[in-house]
Amino acid sequence: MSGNIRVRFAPSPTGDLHIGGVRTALFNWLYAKKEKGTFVLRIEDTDEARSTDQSTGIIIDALNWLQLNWQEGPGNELPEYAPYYQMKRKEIGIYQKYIDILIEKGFAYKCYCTPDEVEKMRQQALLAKLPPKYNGHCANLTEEERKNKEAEGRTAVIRFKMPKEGSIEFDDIVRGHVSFENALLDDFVLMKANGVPTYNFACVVDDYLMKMTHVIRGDDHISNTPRQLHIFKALGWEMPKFAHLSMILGPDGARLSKRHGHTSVLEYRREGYLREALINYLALLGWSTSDSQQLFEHDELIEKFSLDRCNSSPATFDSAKLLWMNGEYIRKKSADEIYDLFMDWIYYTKQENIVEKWDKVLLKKAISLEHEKIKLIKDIPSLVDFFFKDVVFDEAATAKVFLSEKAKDSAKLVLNESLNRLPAEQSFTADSLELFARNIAAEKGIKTGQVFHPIRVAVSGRTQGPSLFHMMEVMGKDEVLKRIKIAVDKYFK
RNA sequence: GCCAUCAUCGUCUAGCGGUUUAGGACAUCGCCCUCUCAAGGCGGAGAUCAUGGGUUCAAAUCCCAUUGGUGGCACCA
Repeated sequence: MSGNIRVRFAPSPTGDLHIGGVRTALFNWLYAKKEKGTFVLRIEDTDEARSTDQSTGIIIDALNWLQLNWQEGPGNELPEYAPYYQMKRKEIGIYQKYIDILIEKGFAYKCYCTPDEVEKMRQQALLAKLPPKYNGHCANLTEEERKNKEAEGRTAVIRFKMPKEGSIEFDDIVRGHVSFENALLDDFVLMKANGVPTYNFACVVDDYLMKMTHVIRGDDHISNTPRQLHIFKALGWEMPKFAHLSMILGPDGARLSKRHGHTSVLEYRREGYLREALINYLALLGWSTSDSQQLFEHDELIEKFSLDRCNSSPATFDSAKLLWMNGEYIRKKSADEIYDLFMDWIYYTKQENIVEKWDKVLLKKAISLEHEKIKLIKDIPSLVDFFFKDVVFDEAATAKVFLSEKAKDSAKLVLNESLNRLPAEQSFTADSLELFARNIAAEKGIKTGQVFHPIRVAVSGRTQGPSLFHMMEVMGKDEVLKRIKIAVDKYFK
């Protein structure tokens, strides 16, 4: 059963998909899911200079990766509403039609002022401590004046004729009642001289034609809303409900941007974040449940989400919390799933060379041993590589565990004992290895730690790593013996 | 400059007039567990609820002002 709710994510393809954009897409998606409505993807590519097909591709890939699937949009165009690219819509005259209506009804007019002239008006207004706006110079041109302008070779933009008095108001789902004075608004441009609609116009026309019931977007659009409302009104169209989401800020309190580090979803993917973690984290940026629940199952998030629990105050992006959450999601997965995720990541980041020579069965086991320590998928190679490479002895580790006065005698003893008495191949299991090590400790009257640590450093080159005996079991007796021998030769000859 | 908007621990937040000595989560610190690192468990510290005025028997919660932050003010979206 499909509900009546229709929402959309309408990015402009002028770069990577920003983390703030993902949050907007997510909230739209969640709302659509929750209300069993329709989530639409519309590409707002009316900025001809900056829009690229490549960017559209990136956005689509990113949404796909996040599984923020759209019921309508590129790849799934419903004839009733298609096309879903604004430039394609422009080609078939959709916007021109409503421009004509607006002009005819006196809600819009041709303006022949050049950008330079308009800029001067703005400067003057600013000087007078007024909002910098167009002064309506061409609003009441006579037919003859218009002809003259055109004879001069001037091209026209279409401007909306803003009422001089009164105010326009609306009820925002997250912000409540919002009101703007018309006098402060200017006769903004609906259609550029090249015939391409501006954002404010195209957005309204499409939201209407695509029967959007709710417009959920970033709070940076709130001051565009009164302009859009005026267009709805002039055309006699029913208005959608608005929900303006608070901004996402960087650590310095300014709106999150490139200078704060990673802002593109793709970068998070490359870093090895899980889509579930990113989504869970973003959901909590500006939304919460009454009990401040942190972790949500997929369906649970949809079920509990609601627009009226969205927070109107801006939220600072906290990468430490995201990292924690990613660890949580990694631990929730099975080791096999992590292995698959890792291989996907290797492929995605084109780093096949890293694992080329690694035995995949061993890799799976190694990942399993390090599972709970993984915070990012990209951490995996450095966590497990010692299983596959010749031991690289960490200097601090050998200094402390092999060479220090306190440790060197017992270390030498333990390693030599190991060389001679390690359990046989067929019983080379974690349990018997632990028994073996504890026996040595008891026998020689040394602490278990003095047995465990040298073996660990000999076998892995480091002081930290997975559970020692499981690690040895996974390596196998031959490999363990080989490694201990190398350590003995190097440090105890 | 104008307009809008926001304001609870460092961060995300709960709170909707009395149940609040303001709760949870991340981060941080300590202890426990332990073969290391993690993970986990327990506990600590951390918020005069931006400030100042009201309203009320009672305010973090309602109102006003101030301050500060952010956003917008394009033939960008």
